[in-house]
Amino acid sequence: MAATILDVSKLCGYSKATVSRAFASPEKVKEKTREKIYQAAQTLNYTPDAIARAMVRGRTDNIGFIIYEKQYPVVLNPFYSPIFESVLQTCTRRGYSLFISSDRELRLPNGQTCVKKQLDGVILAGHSDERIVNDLRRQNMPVVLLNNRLDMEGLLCVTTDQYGGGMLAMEHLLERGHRKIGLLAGEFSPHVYNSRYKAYCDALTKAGCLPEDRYIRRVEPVTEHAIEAAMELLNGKDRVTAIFATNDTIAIGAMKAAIRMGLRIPQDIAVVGYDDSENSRMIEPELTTVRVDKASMGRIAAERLISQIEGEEPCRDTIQTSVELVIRGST
Amino acid sequence: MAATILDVSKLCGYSKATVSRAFASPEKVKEKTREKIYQAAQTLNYTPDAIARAMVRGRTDNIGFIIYEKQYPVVLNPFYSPIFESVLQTCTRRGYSLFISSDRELRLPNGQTCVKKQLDGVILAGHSDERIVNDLRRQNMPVVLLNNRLDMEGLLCVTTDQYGGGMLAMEHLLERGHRKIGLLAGEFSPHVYNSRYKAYCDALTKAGCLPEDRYIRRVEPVTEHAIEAAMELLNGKDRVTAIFATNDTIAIGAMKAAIRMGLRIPQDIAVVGYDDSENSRMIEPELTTVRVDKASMGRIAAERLISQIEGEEPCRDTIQTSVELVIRGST
DNA sequence: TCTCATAATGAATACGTTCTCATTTTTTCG
DNA sequence: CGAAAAAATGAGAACGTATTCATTATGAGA
Repeated sequence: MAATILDVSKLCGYSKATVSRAFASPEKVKEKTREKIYQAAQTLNYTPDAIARAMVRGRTDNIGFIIYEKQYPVVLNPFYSPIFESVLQTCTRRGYSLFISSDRELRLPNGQTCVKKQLDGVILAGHSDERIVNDLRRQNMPVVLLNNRLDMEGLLCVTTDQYGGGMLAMEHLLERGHRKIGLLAGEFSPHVYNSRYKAYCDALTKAGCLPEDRYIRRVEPVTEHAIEAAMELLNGKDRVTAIFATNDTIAIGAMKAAIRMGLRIPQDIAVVGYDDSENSRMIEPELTTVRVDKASMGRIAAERLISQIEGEEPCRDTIQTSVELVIRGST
Repeated sequence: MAATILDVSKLCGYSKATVSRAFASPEKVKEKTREKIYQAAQTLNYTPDAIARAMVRGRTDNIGFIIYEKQYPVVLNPFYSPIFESVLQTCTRRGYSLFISSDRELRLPNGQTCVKKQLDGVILAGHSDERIVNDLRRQNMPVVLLNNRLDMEGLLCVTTDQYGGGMLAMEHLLERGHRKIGLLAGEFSPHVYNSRYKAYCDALTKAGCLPEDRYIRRVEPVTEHAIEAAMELLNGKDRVTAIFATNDTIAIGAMKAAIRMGLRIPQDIAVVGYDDSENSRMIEPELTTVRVDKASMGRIAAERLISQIEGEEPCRDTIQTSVELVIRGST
C-alpha cells in the first residue's frame, strides 16, 4: 500500500540508490536531482521505512528506559518523572526515540529478551542487579545505570551523593537544635538505603548523640505507611522533635500525621524530606528537602549512553550529580 | 557478531525455515526437533532479531503513546501517569511494547513522520487536533484518542463524562448549602474546558443562582497560579464560601491559599477538585474530588487500539468511562 | 580542446527473518 | 500391509533500505 523507494525511483527516473542517498545523505546528491526526488516523494506521500533502514544499518535510533522500582506499582513516580522528561528531551535532540517499560516487560516467558536489536542502548533506572546488566552485555547492548551504583568493569553509573545529601538534611536539623531526630527510612535499593542510613547515624554521632532504634522506622514509600510509622514516633512524652524522611512522599506522610495529632509544623515538629519532587510543594507548609538535580541526571545518562552507542569509550565509571538543601516552611 | 538463524540452522542441522518456525509458531514443529533447535540456540545465545521479523511481517508489535498537553512542561503529569501505567500493562499482556513521546518528537524537521512503520498504532492523549489525526491516517496508522473528543468518521475516542463529573462536584457543594461558589478553570482542551464550565453554570442556574464573572478565574494548571487566583476569590467581605477547581493541582493551590490566609477548611471554605490524582491525598485535609476511572481509560484505549491493529473494525465512536465523587475532608 | 580529477549516478548485494509452495516423512485406517 | 491423509520439513523468494564498486557525467586547468 505505502509507497516504497522503488515507486519514487520509477516516478522520478533516478535509481533506487540515488533516491536513498537523497534522504540518507543529501549532500551526496546534486541539488537539482534532490529537488526532483523530493517532489516525487511528496506526490507519493513517501517516507523512508524505518524498519528496513534499521535492518541494513544495524541501528534503530531507539533507546530503552527501564525502571526497576518494585515497591511502586506506578511506573512513573514523582521522582522519575522529571528525569524521564530530561532523558526524552536529550534523546529527541540527538535523533533518538524512547522506549519505556517496567521490568516485567524485559523478559518474555521463553527467556527471550524482547529488547534484542530493537534498541541501540538501555538506561536502567532503579535497583537493577548484576544479572540484568550481564544479560544485556552478552548481547553487546550498551547500558547506563541511573540512580543506582553497581561495581562492574566499565559500567557507567549516574547517581547522586546519597551520603552527602543525607548529611545536609541531618546537619540542618542539628543546627536548629534538634537532638531527638527520628528516621523514616524508605525501602529503596541497598545503595540508597545504606548511604542515607549511615549519614543519619554519623551525623548524630558527630553531634554527640547515640542513634537509637526506637527512633528509627523502615517504611514502604507509601503515604499511608508513613503516616502510621510517624504516629508511633510522635506518640508518648519522649517523642522526637524532628523527622528525617528519606523521600518526599514519606515526609508528607509524617507531616500529615503531625497535623492530625494537632502538632504545629515546624514549632512542635520539624520535617525534612529527600528528592524535592513536585509533592514537596503540595503540602502546607511546604517541605524542606534535599534537592537532587534530576534534570542533569537524565541528561547525562542519555548523553553518555548515546556517546557509547556512537562508538566512544566510557570515560568514567561513576558520575555524581549535585545535591542541595532547599529550606522551606517545614523546618 | 550476534548469532543469526543461519548459525543455529547449521549447528542443529535443520533448515532456516524450521528454526524460524520453532520460534515463531512452535506448535508447527515436532517436539523433539524443537528441543534440539532450542538447545542449539541456547549455546549460540541466539534470539530472533526483532527488526528482521518486523520487516517481513510488516508489524512491529510496538505502540506509541503520545501526549499533547502544552501547558505542562512535564510529559508525565499526575493525571496521565496512572493511565500510562494501565496502557503499559495492557500492551505488555498482549505482547506489545510501548513507545512514548511528547508532540515535539512526532515530526522531524524535514516533515517526515518518524513514526512511520515503527509503530503499529498510536494512542493520542490530550489535545491533539484533526490535522494530526489526518496525518497519521494518511499513513494507514490506527489511532485512538484518549481524554479528548474529535468528531471524525470512525475515530475512536476514549473519554469521560466531563459534564457529568462537573455536575457531581457542583451538586455536592450546593447540597452542602453553598451558594457563592468560585470556579478555578484550568486551560485544558476545549472539549474538557467547555463541558466543565457548562456544568458549573447549569448547576448554579438550576439552584436559582446566577453565575457571576467575578467568581470565575481561568488559570494555568500550576500551583502558583492557582494560589494567586484563589486569593483573589477569597479576599474581601463578599468572598466565596466554596471553590470548584477543574483539576486537583489547581484545587491544592486553592487550599494552600486558604491555609495561608488563616481560613479553616472546610468550615470557612470548601474545595472540590477533579481527577483524583495522587496529589489529592497529599494535602491535609484531603481533597474531595471527582474520580476519573483512569485505569479503565488506559486499558480500554489500549485494547481497542490493539483490536483495530489486529483487524477488527471499531464498534463505537466514543466510549465514556465512569466518574464518581470521592468525598474527603475538604468539603 | 583535451586530459585528468572529481562528482554524481547506477547495478547489485546484503541485512535476518517469515511465508508459500513443494517435497518428504509420519500417521491413520480400511 | 498399503494407500491416502496429515504432519513435518526444506528451498527460495520477498520485505525496503544502505552501501560498495563500477560507470558515467561534470568541471578545472593548461
